[in-house]
Order: sequence, then C-alpha cells, then structure tokens
Amino acid sequence: MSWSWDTKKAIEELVQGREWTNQLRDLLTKSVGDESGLELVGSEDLVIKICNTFSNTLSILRNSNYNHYLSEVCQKPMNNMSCCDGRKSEDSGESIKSSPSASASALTLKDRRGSYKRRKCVASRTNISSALIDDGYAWRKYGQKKILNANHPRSYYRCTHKNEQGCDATKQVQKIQDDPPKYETMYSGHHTCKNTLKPFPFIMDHNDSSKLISFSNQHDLPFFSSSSKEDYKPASDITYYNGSSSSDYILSPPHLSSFHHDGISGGLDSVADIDDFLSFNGMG
DNA sequence: TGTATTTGACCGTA
DNA sequence: TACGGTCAAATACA
Repeated sequence: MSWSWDTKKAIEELVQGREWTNQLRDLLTKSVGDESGLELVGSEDLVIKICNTFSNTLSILRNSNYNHYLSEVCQKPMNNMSCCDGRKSEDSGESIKSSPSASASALTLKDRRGSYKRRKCVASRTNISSALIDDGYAWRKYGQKKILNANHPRSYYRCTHKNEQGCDATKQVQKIQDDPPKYETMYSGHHTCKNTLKPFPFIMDHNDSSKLISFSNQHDLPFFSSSSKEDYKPASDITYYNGSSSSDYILSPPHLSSFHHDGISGGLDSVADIDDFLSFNGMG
C-alpha cells in the first residue's frame, strides 16, 4: 500500500491539529474551572467541536486504507481532557492505603478516613437527563450525601476498575427535579481503564455524518455493563453542557437500541467518550 | 461466598 | 464551623 505525500502530510496535519486543539481545550477547561473564566465556556465548547472534527476525520481514515499509516502517526498518546480529568486524589484514603510509607505511619486506615483534598474545580462535563443514564461504563457507588438546598441526595460513583486499573473516572448523580424527573450527572476524571474494552467497528451514519454514530456489531461490546442496580437506560434526551452541546452527537433511537445485548446496554455519552473510543482503537 | 450498596464517620476546604 | 467528598464497616444481594 502506498500513499501520496500529500495524503500522508494531510494525516500528519490532522493529528498535529488535534493535538494542539486538545492542548488549547485543556487550557480553556482550566479557565472554566475558575470563576474568572466563566465567559470562556462558549469558547471551550467551540474547541471541543473542533476536536470532534479532527477525531471524526481521523476515525474515518481509521476505517480506510490509511489505517496503517495512521497507527504510525498516532504513536504518542493524545492529551485527554484535563482539569479534573485524570486528576488523582493523591492523598485520598486509597492512595494512602497503597503507599508503602503509609503502612509505617502511626495512623491507622480508619484514622485516615476521609483524608483527601477536595477538588477545587467541578465536573469536567455535566449532563441533565430525564432518566438515569447507562453511559456504558461500570460504576460503583461509594457514597451518598444530602446536599444543602437540594431536595434529593447526591450519589457518588467511581469507576469499578479504580482499584485494579487505577481508573480515576468518577461521577456524581443528583435528582434535581421530581416531575418530570430530571437527573444531573457530573463527570470528572477520565476513564483510563482499558482491559475490559476492546475495539469495535465504528461507522458514521452517512445520512448525517456530522451527528449520527452507529455501531455495526453490538456483540463486540462486552464492556457495556452497568453494575448499578438503579434503573439506567440509554438516554435519548440528554442535555450536555460544559462539554459538548446537545447537537454535537446524537445517538438515534434505532442505534441506541442496537446497544442492548443480553440485558447489557451502553453508549457514547459525550465527547470524552469519543476520545476514549479513539484511544481504545490505538488512535489516541 | 463474593460483590455491590448503604450509611455514618471522618476530615479538608471555604 | 458548615459543607461536601471519601472511607470503610455493615448490610444486602446474586
């Protein structure tokens, strides 16, 4: 297989462009985390859309004859969403538990309960939906808290693979309205768990390639599971903000239904999941 | 019996 | 000092 110099150059430019845009997005995300950067929310959204354009183009190439060359170009890891993403609660109890020096500490594990640094910046992305969403990842609930001025408690979830793979992804779910029910889900951290995930076919819906994604073989999705007993369902009416607008990616109902497999369901819930997908496919 | 959830306690931050 | 994020023992569940 041989490619023209122009084609190779175009791929390199795409990869480089995505890398630079991700770096810009990281900067903007940090700004958004500060009160002084609130006016940049729209800018961040725009950057994320640009990121999507790069990622989508690369994913198309990934499924083409340029796959091999793409793999060569995409050697170095892509910058994932930062800010809260990937942040380790380095002095949380679990970190202490895993630290060799901690065992020598006079403090017992019980004594160190709750010793962590409160995250200064809030969720990296938030969505509101009318139902609890099965976002495709396995979450373990580790806490629930009554929040001041909130009618409903907030539930805290971490990735099931936190211990085995050190995955730092967490999310907070809070019911914000009763009738009709609305749930706010705040994601922070980024999924670094991979061994339960494997590449799966990913094709753009040509009816509207900018907005629709479909998956050709749900049997390749063993990782779509939810350990939570709550009534999760793929959401068709999710409103995203501080991430991507609701128009960025829409999973059409037929495609969503194709996610169901032996009681397992899931879906890409946001831009970050698109990044995850690319990473899992060796493009990140 | 192993795994997930519940819930009160703990503690850093504002 | 109140609030909120996390821990971990107790409990529930498959």
